[in-house]
Amino acid sequence: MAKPVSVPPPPSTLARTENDMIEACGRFAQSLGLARSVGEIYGLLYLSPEPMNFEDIAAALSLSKASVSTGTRQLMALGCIRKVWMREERKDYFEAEQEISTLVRRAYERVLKERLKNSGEHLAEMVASLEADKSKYGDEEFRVKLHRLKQLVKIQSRLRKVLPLVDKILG
Amino acid sequence: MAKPVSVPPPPSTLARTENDMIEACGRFAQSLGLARSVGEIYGLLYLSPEPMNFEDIAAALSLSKASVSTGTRQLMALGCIRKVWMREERKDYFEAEQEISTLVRRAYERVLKERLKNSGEHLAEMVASLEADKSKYGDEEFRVKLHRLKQLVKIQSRLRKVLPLVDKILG
DNA sequence: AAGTTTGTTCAGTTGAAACTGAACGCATTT
DNA sequence: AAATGCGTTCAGTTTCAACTGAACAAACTT
Repeated sequence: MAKPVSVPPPPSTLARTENDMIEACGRFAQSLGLARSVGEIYGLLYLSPEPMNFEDIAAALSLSKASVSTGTRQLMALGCIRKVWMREERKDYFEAEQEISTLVRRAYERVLKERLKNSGEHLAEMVASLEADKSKYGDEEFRVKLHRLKQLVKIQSRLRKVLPLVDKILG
Repeated sequence: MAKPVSVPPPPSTLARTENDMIEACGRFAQSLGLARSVGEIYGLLYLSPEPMNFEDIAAALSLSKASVSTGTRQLMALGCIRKVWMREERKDYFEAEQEISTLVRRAYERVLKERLKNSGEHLAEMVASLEADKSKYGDEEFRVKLHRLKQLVKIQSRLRKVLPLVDKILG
């Protein structure tokens, strides 16, 4: 009768604490535009007193080697984890960067500053193209659009002022 | 010979300025965890000097009525747009809330505060369950995990302090 | 009251990103 | 140099949310 089971959670030999941490980090990663599994790997490593290798990670999160490979690579590129060489061992071991405040600041910079920069550039382009196409718009229409774009520029510069402040407090 | 064309961008009778705005808002919406189309609708309305109805919106963005319906509903719930009643007209017209600074603040509150609250709750849970399962861990292991969770709690409270500050500056 | 016009809801489709298995490459060991 | 152990890469599958078409409901017109 045994129906083919579809393993709802991982085989989960993990304690509640670890599970919560992994889940929370997974969601956080998603909110940063990363894959959930990337966050999960970090969460697992963050609470692990010992460095972990591919097999351990894959087993704990029921991921494939491939996913662990790409996940760890991303995390290394972001400076969130690092490789640890264990004597007499050929496997790669990883441990989490523990200075979380650094990581959080980096994450926020990556996301917010990038976004500010992009939107700044786009705004400039929009104003430019609006003025270039001025003749295609009615007089009133042009005035309205320009005014609205200018509003956005204002907010932009206000946001710019906030950023370094946050930086300071978190640093 | 006419190959079935797959309409790359919308039929786009839109000017460059509008297109840029729509695109930028679409991406911004995604970064807030909303559907891209929701942001696009807002962007379109923000630059429109006149309120627009379903048909106009759907045509301009090449969306279905259904998407426009759900999109406008979400935007209304967020207070980003409002219905406008046009005399002698049965259709619903929409216009963008123009006080953008209010909206940006609201958006940031919705996302960040929610996230802070959740992570705060989870952290508390984690600490609790860790202490409940203390006996299952080795002595050193317990100590390490507890210490690391405490680090997170610290950062949390620092972030909490930043929020009202940002509020002030944007307000 | 039959027929429009307009907006909502819902089941199904689609598309993109994440994940996987399998093949591969590079070391190290025998 | 064959064999084994590890990590990476890639083509194919899975998954999940957004979008759509079509049926529906409500309000208005004839």
